[in-house]
Amino acid sequence: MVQRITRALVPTIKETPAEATNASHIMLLRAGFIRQLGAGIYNFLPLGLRVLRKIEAIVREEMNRSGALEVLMPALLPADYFKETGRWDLYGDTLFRLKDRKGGDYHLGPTHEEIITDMVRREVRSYRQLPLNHYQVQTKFRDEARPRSGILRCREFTMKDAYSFDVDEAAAVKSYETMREAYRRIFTRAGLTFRIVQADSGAIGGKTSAEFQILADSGEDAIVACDNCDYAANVEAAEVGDGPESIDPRGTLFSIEEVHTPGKGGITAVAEFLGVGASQFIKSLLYTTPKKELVMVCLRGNHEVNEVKLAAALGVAEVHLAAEADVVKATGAKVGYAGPIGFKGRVVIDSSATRVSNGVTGANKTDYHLKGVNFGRDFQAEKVDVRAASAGDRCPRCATGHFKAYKGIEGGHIFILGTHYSSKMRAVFLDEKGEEKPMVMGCYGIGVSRLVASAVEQHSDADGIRWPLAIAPYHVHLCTLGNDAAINTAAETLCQSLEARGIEVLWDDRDERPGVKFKDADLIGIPYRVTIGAKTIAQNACELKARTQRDSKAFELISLADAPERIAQAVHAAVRVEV
RNA sequence: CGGGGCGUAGCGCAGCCUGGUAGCGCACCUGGUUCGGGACCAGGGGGUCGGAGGUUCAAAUCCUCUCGCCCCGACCA
Repeated sequence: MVQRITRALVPTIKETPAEATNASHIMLLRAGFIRQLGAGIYNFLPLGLRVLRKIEAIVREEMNRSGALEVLMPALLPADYFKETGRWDLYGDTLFRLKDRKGGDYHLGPTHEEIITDMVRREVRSYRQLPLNHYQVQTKFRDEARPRSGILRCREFTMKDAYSFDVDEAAAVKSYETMREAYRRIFTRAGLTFRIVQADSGAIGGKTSAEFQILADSGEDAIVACDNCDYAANVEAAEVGDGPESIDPRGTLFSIEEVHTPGKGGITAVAEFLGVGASQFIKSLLYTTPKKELVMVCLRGNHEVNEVKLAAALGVAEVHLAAEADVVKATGAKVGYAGPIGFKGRVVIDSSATRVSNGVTGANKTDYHLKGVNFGRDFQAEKVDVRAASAGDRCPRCATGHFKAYKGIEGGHIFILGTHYSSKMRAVFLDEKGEEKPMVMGCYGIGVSRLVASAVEQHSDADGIRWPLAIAPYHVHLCTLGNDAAINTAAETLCQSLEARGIEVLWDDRDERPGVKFKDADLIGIPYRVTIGAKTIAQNACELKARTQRDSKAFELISLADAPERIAQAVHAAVRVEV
């Protein structure tokens, strides 16, 4: 299939659009793949759509291979189903809501757990009908508080969502593992560098979930990965191994001593004032829960709280740092002097802070701290794991590794949901013994349109995009230089031969100067560029150059007779990805 | 939702402070010269200055309201 560029809307632009700040957004706009229609709403132009379709094709192939079967659910949804599970209220402003002419409540689908659960519960009665795994590739709508970064975070986007239904937890784990493998193949085939990381399941869903994080400095998610074993996690969910200071046995325990620390509210200031390290501090932070309970959280002075882990440890949906007035009221001191000793209320302590010996804490008295404080002897608290993981922390899984920090774009997320939706919606079946049981569900998402941008984040240089062959809009970018009849004839013949070999060609047949064509070819980023000009036609030849090759002179001169076979060979070799 | 910024030709911007009938570069059209890494010369077309209201003899410019977009943060199963 050959596409002449003069017959397609491929509006490349030289200048960087003002609104774009990250690489993928800039490149996709400049190369004419997408155009913005509104905040978080984009047109996909011909080249952009071809990339999207290529990724969809890989997704479908691998989902089908895994045994999942495609369905299609509506984007326009009656509110009943979300009302049934409570998400009509829980989803809040992120849900695009609308009314029909009769005043009935509707919304645009942000995700489809309820809808597929309804589809399945209507039809499935017996364990003999399970397991099931169905997926769709569909447009999703979420009224994001702040859409940003081009098509990385949109209000309307393409998502592949799959849902599995199993008879029990063990079977659900199998489905989950199958999806994990399918995802690994999808991301690998799409040419993406990624890590599978342990993730937070959020308020809804079970305990098991993993994110497929595409590594990119522009990513919004912070992840840590062990430099020795394969443990990796979103920092929101990362467990933390004990650091060296935590395994030191306690030495002599001193008695508590109150010290005057006038005007020294922060850890850094007090540490300097007392001449001790921040890790000797047991810092105390006050958090409020949705039920307005005030909880004191103690951890080492050099550690930070992971609020997601804290909320999970406290068994609440979310936590917020307490307001200054509440701190003053609860501790009787200005902010900066809170401590567990004498505090009346719930106190939790991060396990690494329990082994601080002769630590420093606030005295719950303005301008005073306590020295020689020891957990267990001087105060009690519930032990929890709430500290935020960071680079350099010891890996919780292996004995020797340490964390390295990365940034990632969440390209996929797989969950074992358990019976959360099936219980609420009575999606039940009869097992072998005739007992009624809720189905055990899993759900699996891939941000298909987000992968388009993610690929550009990973594959571009100063000149433009460098598409992995498997998802490139075309395999070959043909540049004819000059409007000579012999050149055009040779180009047409070559195009036909390539087409016969299954090679997709974008032919830049514009009447433009060579420089313009080469610049645009680099910008658009098709993996192979073939050039036919006066110089090459004189030798009955053309040039073949890979986009990954920076040196503009680094091309291969091939006779026109050999060209189709040689080019096809290069393309077919590159498209084969080991998975 | 809090903070900041920006809306002037298709794109990137100047003009606004200090009101006087809108300009530059790129792109586009015509002719010519060019032609292997974003050419040059000459001529030309295109703008209700985001919208509404107000002040004024006069508003892109000053005032009020409003809509949109971007960035930081909060948020984002």
